[in-house]
Amino acid sequence: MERKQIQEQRIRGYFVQAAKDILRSEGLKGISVRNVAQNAGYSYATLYNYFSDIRFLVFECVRDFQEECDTFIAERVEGAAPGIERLRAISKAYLDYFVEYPGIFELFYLEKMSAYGNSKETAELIYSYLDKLCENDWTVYSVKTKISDELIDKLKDQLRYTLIGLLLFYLNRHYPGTYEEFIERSEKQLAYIWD
Amino acid sequence: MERKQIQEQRIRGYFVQAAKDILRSEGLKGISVRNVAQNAGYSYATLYNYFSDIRFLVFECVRDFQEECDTFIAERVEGAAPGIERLRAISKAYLDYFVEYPGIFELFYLEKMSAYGNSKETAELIYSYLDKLCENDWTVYSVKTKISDELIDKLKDQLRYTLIGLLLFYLNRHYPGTYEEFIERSEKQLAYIWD
DNA sequence: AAATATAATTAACACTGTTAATATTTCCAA
DNA sequence: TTGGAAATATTAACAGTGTTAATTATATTT
Repeated sequence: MERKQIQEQRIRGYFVQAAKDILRSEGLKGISVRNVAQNAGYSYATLYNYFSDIRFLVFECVRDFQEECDTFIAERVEGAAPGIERLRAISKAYLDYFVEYPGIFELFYLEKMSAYGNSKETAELIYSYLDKLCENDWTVYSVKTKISDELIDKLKDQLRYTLIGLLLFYLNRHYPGTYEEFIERSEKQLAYIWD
Repeated sequence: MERKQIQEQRIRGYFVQAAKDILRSEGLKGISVRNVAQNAGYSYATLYNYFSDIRFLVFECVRDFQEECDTFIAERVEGAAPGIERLRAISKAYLDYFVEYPGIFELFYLEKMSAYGNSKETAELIYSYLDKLCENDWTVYSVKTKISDELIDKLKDQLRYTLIGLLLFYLNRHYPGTYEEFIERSEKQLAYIWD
């Protein structure tokens, strides 16, 4: 790799890091070209030397945030038995992650994507993320219960929509109004899916 | 009612109508103070004589759009037998409405609410809207199947999250990529819920 | 008709994303 | 090492945004 490319990657990295920090702490409303560039240590127009537009930059953060979420979840499901027990724990941790970082939830699911770049690839990454998190445990569950692959696919989708629906109403519509009720509702709904 | 109030309501109505027209045709990206006011026939700053902010105005449109959606759905489910058959038809029509008006979907579920006004009330209106649409048919279904009220509540939530999840991914993440696949997926998921 | 109150509009401002023009830095050949 | 070309970073500029204050126009009251 040439020095030029090292430098380019380095500077892109400053911008990505700045964007991620803002997204984590303030969500998308904190994102502006000037704010990100200021935090990256460059003039705002420099951003366009490296990214097609501001939206492209924020969606570049998705992969990193998925890795962070992996870590977050791994710490919380440690010790859970593979299969149903671990699926429950992953689901709970997934909810916790987005409740803690609502700005990232917004990025993953709500914000319009850039007209540039690999939107299709990013969309698929986002769509299938939960499946990847739970991949092994679905397999264990499937083998144990002897449920058909077709039905497992449906359960996967039901889990996805349920978790995202719960988060969407809680984070975006403050419904239910309290965290306690949110947790209670999520537990009931998840119990319905498995049981 | 005094003449002054009649006039106030009339002018508010112009703004609401303008906002609704823009939302229907262009979605939230077409909404700006200047664009709405232009279409209402007033200067942009006049809007603040009647509404706390632009966001308050667009959320004032929710009730009207729910009534429009009622009409849209009623036309499409005519003739369906009360109960499961009608629940299926309502679900399908609900998806169709938002596919036709993605801007309204965004307003209902994605856009941040105003700091002013009855956000809580609007949130509840949005949350419970699907339940209202299906109220009679859930009752018929419950009586026919003898399913407990508790389980019916869970089914209601499952239906809500599934429909919104399907729409969210399709409209916001273009996943699946084709309308045909979207329909196929929705039919499979809905079949899973009822069957 | 004049004074007062109210409503509508214009001016202004701080902010936004993006692009063009300019300045600075880096690279390369002599 | 130096000078010129190329690349990169920055500043200037622009059109647009939401909101508020100042001004103007209209309606109401005396």
